[in-house]
Amino acid sequence: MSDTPEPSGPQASQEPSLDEQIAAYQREFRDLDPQVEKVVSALGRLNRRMNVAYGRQVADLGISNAEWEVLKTLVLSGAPYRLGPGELAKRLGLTPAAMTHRIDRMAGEGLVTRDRDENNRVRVIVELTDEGRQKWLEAMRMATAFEEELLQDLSAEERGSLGEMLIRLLRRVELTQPDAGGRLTDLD
Amino acid sequence: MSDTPEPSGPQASQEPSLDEQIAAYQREFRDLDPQVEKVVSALGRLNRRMNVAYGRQVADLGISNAEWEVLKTLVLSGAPYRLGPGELAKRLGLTPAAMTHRIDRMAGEGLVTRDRDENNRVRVIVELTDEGRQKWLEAMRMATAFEEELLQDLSAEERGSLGEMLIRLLRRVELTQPDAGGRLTDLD
DNA sequence: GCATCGAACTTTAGGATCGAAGTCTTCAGG
DNA sequence: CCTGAAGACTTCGATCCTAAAGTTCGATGC
Repeated sequence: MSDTPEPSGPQASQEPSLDEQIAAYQREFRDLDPQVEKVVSALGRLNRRMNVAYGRQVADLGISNAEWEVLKTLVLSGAPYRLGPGELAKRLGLTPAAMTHRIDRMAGEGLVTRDRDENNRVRVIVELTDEGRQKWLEAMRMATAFEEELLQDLSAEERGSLGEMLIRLLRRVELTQPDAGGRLTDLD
Repeated sequence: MSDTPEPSGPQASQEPSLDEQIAAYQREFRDLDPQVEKVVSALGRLNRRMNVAYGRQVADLGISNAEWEVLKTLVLSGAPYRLGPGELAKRLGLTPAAMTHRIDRMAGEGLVTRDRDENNRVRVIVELTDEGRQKWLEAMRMATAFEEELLQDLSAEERGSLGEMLIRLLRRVELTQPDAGGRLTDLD
């Protein structure tokens, strides 16, 4: 008795640091470029953390991250803030079925309205309500404050070059991944 | 008939370009720093695209992105590639309940085994099988090839400075967002 | 006009996740 | 020993998403 006191068991503890993680990968996979891996892993982690942060903030407004996405998309479409479910689904990377339900909820909460198009009754028009627009505005204020805080350690020059490099990566990924109607699912 | 031929309806078409998107936000929200927004939006989009790309690649191996996450976590833990469901859940940002089901599936597919700990029968040990390790290796090969391709337009110097800046952002977000046991849900 | 085709949404069935409520095991006392 | 408390999963019920099968309306051809 008392000869398995502890730490050989499956209990480690926390997410490893980025450097630890990269070192571990290198042990398991010889030809790994640590510089590349550093960029990629940092990107993934940063995004996860940011999404958690956004989610917390909009939750204080009583909306979910998913609902905020819809509000953003409608506002981006410009006044009068109207889009069809199909178009919304395409931009958000959801199936039309999921869009139907999400709009149901949001209409129930008064964030959007859902009406048949007068001129083409097979179409539906989703329109932002004033309340929805207000929520978007509040969320936007919180988001920009957070983003400003996030970037506080970077000079204007650094911000510029960071943005420029990210856009170059984005262009490259769009080139090599033609996005065949792509689902935007899952996270890293 | 034929007086509502078309394009005033809610049908626009595709995701706007980054610059269009930022311009639209500025119209709707005056005090927006375009430079900050550019960095943040590019980050979000880049990540979405990358996750779609990863998902496609591992799908060719017959596994889901979710399963690949588990494989990665087990490999990262080092030989003998064992972790408990609770620890896995914590590292992956899932609830223990979701972990139970995910392990079920993966055990059924032969990617992992699930056994009771001999020394402490309340614990469960999830261990990577050879097949699971093989899958991880193949996924890793595809992933690194993709990542190398993604970064091909950046010089070694640029890669370094990009990684360094991202890590600075990561540190900042970890400071301001203490990650209270955080769910890592949702995407942007 | 009327039947067919296609477009745009909705409904249905199944999978995955979360939060909360068990269940089983171990450990500390009495 | 037996009881109570805590830990580690698992089960349960509700939610949200996907894929596939409807529905409904509009456009075309005859």
